[in-house]
Amino acid sequence: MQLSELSERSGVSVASVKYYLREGLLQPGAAVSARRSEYDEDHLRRLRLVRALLTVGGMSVAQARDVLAAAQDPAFDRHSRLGVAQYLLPPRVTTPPAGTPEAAAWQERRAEVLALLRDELGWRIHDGAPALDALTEALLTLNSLGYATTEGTLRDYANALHPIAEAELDVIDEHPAIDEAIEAVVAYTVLYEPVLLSLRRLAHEDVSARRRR
Amino acid sequence: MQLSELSERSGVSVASVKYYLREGLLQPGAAVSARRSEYDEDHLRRLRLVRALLTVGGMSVAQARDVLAAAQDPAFDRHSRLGVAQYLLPPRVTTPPAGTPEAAAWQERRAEVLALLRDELGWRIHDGAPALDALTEALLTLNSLGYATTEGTLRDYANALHPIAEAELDVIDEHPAIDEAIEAVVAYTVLYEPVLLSLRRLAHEDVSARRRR
DNA sequence: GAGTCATGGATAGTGCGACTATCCATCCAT
DNA sequence: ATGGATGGATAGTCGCACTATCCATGACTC
Repeated sequence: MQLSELSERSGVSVASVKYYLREGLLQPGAAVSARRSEYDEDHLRRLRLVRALLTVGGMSVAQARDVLAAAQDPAFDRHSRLGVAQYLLPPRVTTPPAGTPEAAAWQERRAEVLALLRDELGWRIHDGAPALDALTEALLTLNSLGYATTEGTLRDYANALHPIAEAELDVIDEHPAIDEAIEAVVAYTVLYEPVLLSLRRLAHEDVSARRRR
Repeated sequence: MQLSELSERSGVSVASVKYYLREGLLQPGAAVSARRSEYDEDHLRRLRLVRALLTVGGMSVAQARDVLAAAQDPAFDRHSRLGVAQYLLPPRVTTPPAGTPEAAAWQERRAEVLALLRDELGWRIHDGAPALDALTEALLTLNSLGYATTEGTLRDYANALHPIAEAELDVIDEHPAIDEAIEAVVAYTVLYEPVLLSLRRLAHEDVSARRRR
């Protein structure tokens, strides 16, 4: 198929497809001549994934490029790829510069959280996990606004989420085509986030409705 | 305190504070004279909340304004405010225009999800809940990429999330100052999202590490 | 084999959101 | 009385995600 057909079938304008090609979000088509290339179903799939990451996943073009590149890197095995996706995925957080007084509080809080997850819950997580930074950031922000975040709450969250994560990896592990379609990992990681958040809000609504009587 | 001090204590530039004032994210200070106003601790709190919504919460200035305005509206009681926050909060989703073939599939899927939550799980949720739209959108996107989303998965997610929602409302209900600091609801709803997502990613890492052996 | 037309590639332009900078006519504190 | 900050208005900047225009070429149509 040619560019115009790729554009039509995906619902993305020709100009935008060109833009994604330029930015490296899409593999170039097979050059059939200097001024003509052939695209296949894989390009279409990839294009759809890109759109999903940008819209549903809320990622920037640059983030999407990095993640897709890393997820495709054959140097990573199946499980590392999940890690890679996670390590590159937003939210990226700006840690305070070393030396400042905030940095100390930051490190302290981070260590507390890590200790809770590792020692108390027995989670095997890497020290440099960016999700840990994001978590620290969120907790400190909450605190700075005057809302306490107790250890108990955090533990409850963690315990509630763990079986979900387990189930998700089950699905990924069972996925037959996952070695060819590596993007599946990215898709699952990013695109299930809105599912989770939506359900949480709906649960809020339910609980609120019940209590109201 | 004056503008410069408000700026200093919040770490937000004077120009930005002026911008937020213009955009209605911040209440104007008490005009002590034509060219001088007085700001208090409430302004500082609010400014910090605004920054948190924009950075940690990833909201746009317009969204933050709408949410804060609604959350402050005295026409809403305690529980409605949670609803208000939820109904205004991102992600906002673009439903397909009526009449198109996608719209039919969209409605069908939405009805399925609603039935699952309402009839099977007994959740009391409103038909027009925007989170339901976001959920439908996410599921359809996943499907269009070739990833099946089974009813069972959804049910598992829902069941895992419900106790979390319950616990969150507990905290909010116990909050003594919540009637004065209505923003607490917004803060909890928005700022706990990154906590949830970060923990999910960390749980992924743990599960992945265990399975790797 | 001429004409038409989409293509790949390059480059420039657009629209928007979130600031940021400049001005100016006052005040207020010193 | 006066220099520096202030509120208010207006204009400018910057980054991002496109979008539009051009161009030389090559492929398909007749």
